[in-house]
Amino acid sequence: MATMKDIALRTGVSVATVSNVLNGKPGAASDSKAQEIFTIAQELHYHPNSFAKNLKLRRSNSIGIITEDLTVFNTPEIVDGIESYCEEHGYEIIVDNMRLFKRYRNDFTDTPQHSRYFENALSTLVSKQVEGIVYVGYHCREISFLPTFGDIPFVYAYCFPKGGGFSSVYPDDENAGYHVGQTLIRCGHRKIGVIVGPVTSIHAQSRLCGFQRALLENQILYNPETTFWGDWSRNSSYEIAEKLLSMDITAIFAMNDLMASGVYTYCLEHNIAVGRDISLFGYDNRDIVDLYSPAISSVAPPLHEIGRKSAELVLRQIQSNTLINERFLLPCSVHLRDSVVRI
Amino acid sequence: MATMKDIALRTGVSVATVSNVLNGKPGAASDSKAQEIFTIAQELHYHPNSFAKNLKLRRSNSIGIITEDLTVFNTPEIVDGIESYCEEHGYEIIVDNMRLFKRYRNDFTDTPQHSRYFENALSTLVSKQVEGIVYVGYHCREISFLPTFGDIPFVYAYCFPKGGGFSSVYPDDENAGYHVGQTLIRCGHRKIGVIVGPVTSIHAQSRLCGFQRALLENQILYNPETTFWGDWSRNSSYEIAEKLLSMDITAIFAMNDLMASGVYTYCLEHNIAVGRDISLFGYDNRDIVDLYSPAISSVAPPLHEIGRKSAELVLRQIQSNTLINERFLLPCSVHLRDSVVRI
DNA sequence: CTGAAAGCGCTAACAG
DNA sequence: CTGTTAGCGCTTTCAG
Repeated sequence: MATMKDIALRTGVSVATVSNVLNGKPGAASDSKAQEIFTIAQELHYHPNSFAKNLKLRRSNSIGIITEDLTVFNTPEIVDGIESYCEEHGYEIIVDNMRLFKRYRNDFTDTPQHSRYFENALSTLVSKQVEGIVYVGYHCREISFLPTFGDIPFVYAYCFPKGGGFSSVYPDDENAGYHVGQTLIRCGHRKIGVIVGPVTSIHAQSRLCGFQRALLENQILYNPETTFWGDWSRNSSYEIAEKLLSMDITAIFAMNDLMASGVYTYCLEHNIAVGRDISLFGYDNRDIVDLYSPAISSVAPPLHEIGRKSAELVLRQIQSNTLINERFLLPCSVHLRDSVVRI
Repeated sequence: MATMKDIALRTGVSVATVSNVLNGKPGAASDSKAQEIFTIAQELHYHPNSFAKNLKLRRSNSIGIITEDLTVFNTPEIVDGIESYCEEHGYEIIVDNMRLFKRYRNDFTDTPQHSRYFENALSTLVSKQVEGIVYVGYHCREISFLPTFGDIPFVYAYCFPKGGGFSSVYPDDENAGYHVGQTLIRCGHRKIGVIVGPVTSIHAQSRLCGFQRALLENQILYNPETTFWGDWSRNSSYEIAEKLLSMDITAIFAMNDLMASGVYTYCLEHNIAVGRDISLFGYDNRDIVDLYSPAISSVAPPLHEIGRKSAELVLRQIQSNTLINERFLLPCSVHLRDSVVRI
């Protein structure tokens, strides 16, 4: 690796001059000398040593991202959002992927045993002198992994911290549930079956809550009998579909696309036309919504925006040199497709 | 940020001793002194400054990853593979995501204009003193982004370099196509419709080639009339399905799952039972294969393994201090599901 | 067992 | 316009 010293030697100037020229300081050297320095730098494939530079400057111009698992569908999009915001603001990102899902599948309730991955990630990033950190969860839940020292901006994306001592950014599930309710009601539906997620899920609870609010506002009584608790899986909703479709309902709101697809499959197998005999809403707006015809209506969580907002929060804390502790609920977008009919 | 100097001051020893103790050098200090040093380090939330450390040691123990786009479905899994291998071998990874797909959608033929993202990524990583680099493409094609200096191990994952001057690792499409052919033939199929990708795709060409080989080996004549060139999209295959299904065939091999789903949709709408009236094979083994009932048979490219192999290649080059230039074709796995019937 | 000293590659005064 | 100097935080002889 060529260094400034090499360039200085070759051009007969001091490292200081090389540094000044390469960093574009005006009037650091005569035009011809400057030109020569650039040429030699090129020739030698000079690349500044970021370790030396950052050490000297005592700042990294970077923020860290701790992901629970990069291979879970929501995570790359959130990271992308963080990245796009940082790029616009001259910051770099350093990703530390804990690979929790890969290692433990869904079984990683935040036990001390698992938390060493968090501690490692945190140490690594702090050692790399990141000026702030975004923690990207793979689903909305309370995270007990907390930074062990309080002096670095820390933001939770798509999840929230236990105790609430830090900022967090996540989708506004309640309002999304409300909008799904409103949309279905506006299409004339009054008797709507619901396939919720597990009772333990705040996601699911919030969506249900918003959905009930929409019913109430329209003087429609919520019917617990047509509400079933699934486990996010296709299988669970397939079974529930059988029960629901024997009841007196005109629409089904399944709280993720996977469960919506389970309903869809049931309908296909029983000659029930989705988008005619029954209306269907999913959630997450994953690529699978387009795989059926008619396509499944769904709710898109603002993943990219969650990333951007988290980054904004971190950078704001860095720039203002104050810690912020707020929760941000970002609006989801409702995508109405032909799986829903007006009746 | 606390430094070793702070710890030295507080414990009344020199930085050298602190360094030795913290790095576990045997006999660097008396037990009691060492204990004290650890305690104070803890108290001060000491984290080694990686810039200083790496600068001094003149190595980073890390490899870089340049991704074309982290949000494209194959990429996180490949990155995960690289990461898992590196973790096992004490190396860190630094990801630089060019966000090409985000910026340009599919329109990023490697023009000079786009190549500045590559140059940037390369510079950034080299500045960060990575000891090797993996380039992760988002689909198999010839990449004209080449490192501008030849002294760093560079491996192309899920793509291959123009001119072939560097190692690459990608799925063995030809053999996968062959196995799909074999599998269908073994199930008694003789007249098999094919929905290829675009003629320009090496992916598609290789798969077709392997498929034809399987036919030949079984003395079955390949029928170009039942072969159609799609564009990877659902729409294209939906239209092709109409033509194919009016022909005398018993099975369809669509060269990605998306196109298989287009066929599936056509079948559903026309009361043709997949897995009974017609057999169906897809490719990629994405999560969508399970969304239909019966599920779509498909071919899984070895994404994780491609990542691991690429990492292995880079680390081997680093350790041996020699550049390797080989191509590795990794076997895909064929997943036979109920979309295929034995006839 | 402990410390002094040198230096990794770079930047930022400051002096000439 | 150009160079000298000091020092960022750390590791590593080498000497005591």
